[in-house]
Amino acid sequence: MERRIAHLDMDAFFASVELLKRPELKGQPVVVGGRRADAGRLGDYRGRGVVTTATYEARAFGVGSGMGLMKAAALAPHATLLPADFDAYRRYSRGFKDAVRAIAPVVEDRGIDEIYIDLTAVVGTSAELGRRLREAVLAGTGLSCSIGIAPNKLLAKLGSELEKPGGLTILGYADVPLRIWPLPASKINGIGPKSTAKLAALGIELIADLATADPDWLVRHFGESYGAWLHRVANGRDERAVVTDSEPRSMSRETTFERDLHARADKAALSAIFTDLCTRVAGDLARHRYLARTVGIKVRYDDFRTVTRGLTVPEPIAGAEALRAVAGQCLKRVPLDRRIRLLGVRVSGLTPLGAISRSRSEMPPQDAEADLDLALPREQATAPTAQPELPFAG
DNA sequence: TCTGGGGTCCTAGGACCC
DNA sequence: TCTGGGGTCCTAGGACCC
Repeated sequence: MERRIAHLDMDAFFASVELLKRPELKGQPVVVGGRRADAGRLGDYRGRGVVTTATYEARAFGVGSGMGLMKAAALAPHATLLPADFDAYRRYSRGFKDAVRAIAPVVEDRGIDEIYIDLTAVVGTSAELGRRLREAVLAGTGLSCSIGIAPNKLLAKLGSELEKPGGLTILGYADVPLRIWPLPASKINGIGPKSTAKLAALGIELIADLATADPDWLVRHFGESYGAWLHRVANGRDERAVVTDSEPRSMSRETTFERDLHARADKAALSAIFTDLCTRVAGDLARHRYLARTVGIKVRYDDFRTVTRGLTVPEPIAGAEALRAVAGQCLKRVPLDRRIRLLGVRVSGLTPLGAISRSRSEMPPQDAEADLDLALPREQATAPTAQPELPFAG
């Protein structure tokens, strides 16, 4: 039986939430991004932040997501800059997802502002269901969204973008040549900047060019897996299921400094930031009740080159000091001779805490954390407890 | 006007094991 | 001596997405 999948995408989500709090800004160019202290006229902004979201009025000036705020300020100096308020966005995110689940329970989370919904088993025409979903989201949150409904996720996602904002687009396989093929290849989820450039160099701009290209030729240029995939998706084919629950693979915290720091000259500041990142990751692990076996760090230099180092320990850990000990080992393996603009700490190889506790006769979670620290190799477990050795020794 | 922060998945080489 | 053939785990980097 043919499936019926919806993709629902909130319109300018962060900015729209801000407008609910500040209705007097409605109809004006508003940009969300930067830190709290940066709020005000976009033209007055100084710093390294990027645009998180822009209202459609701001987009009219060429401002878009991911753009540096300094560049956005040059394009739309009179726009209003608001800092991101993630607590509010998470509340509204839960709100619109709850509203959808009341109508159709099979929902796949794709981040804070979009979802896939499997409507195959839900009664009603696609047009009716689309309108009901849109109205439920509006009633539940006061926010507008765009919806695409199609036989698979690929076409649903492409559809939801076709009539933004506030759109409802229903696509079947028969619509692919007329409505999908004229789009740029980069509209397909999974064809990013690198692949777009490579395709363009080969004379392929549109999805139609991809769909009619020789599959073997695509495989020669892009490899067995990606080449075959390009041909499949260009023809609207996609069998991925709507996945309602999945375990996290990694957790990370990173920060870009207001100015580039040097391992020697700014040793104390870097060390404090490093400890803070480890503490925050440990907090995330504790909050979500996970342990990690692999700890990694990320360093971005002033020239934007980025290196990562990772280390896997025999037994899972979760405490801030244990994380810092392993992350410190990683840090010793990266060159620290030039200025750094970003530092990050990451954990992966995650195990739910419950799985461990159960196998260890009723151990309460607080004790589990302390106990598992001892599972580290001895030098790592004992060294940092008193006065942590600073890895920024230069 | 240089480029945030949080993720996922893939690739490829080397170690190591049978 | 002229080169097995898997399989898994670990590490580093990169593409991509929201």
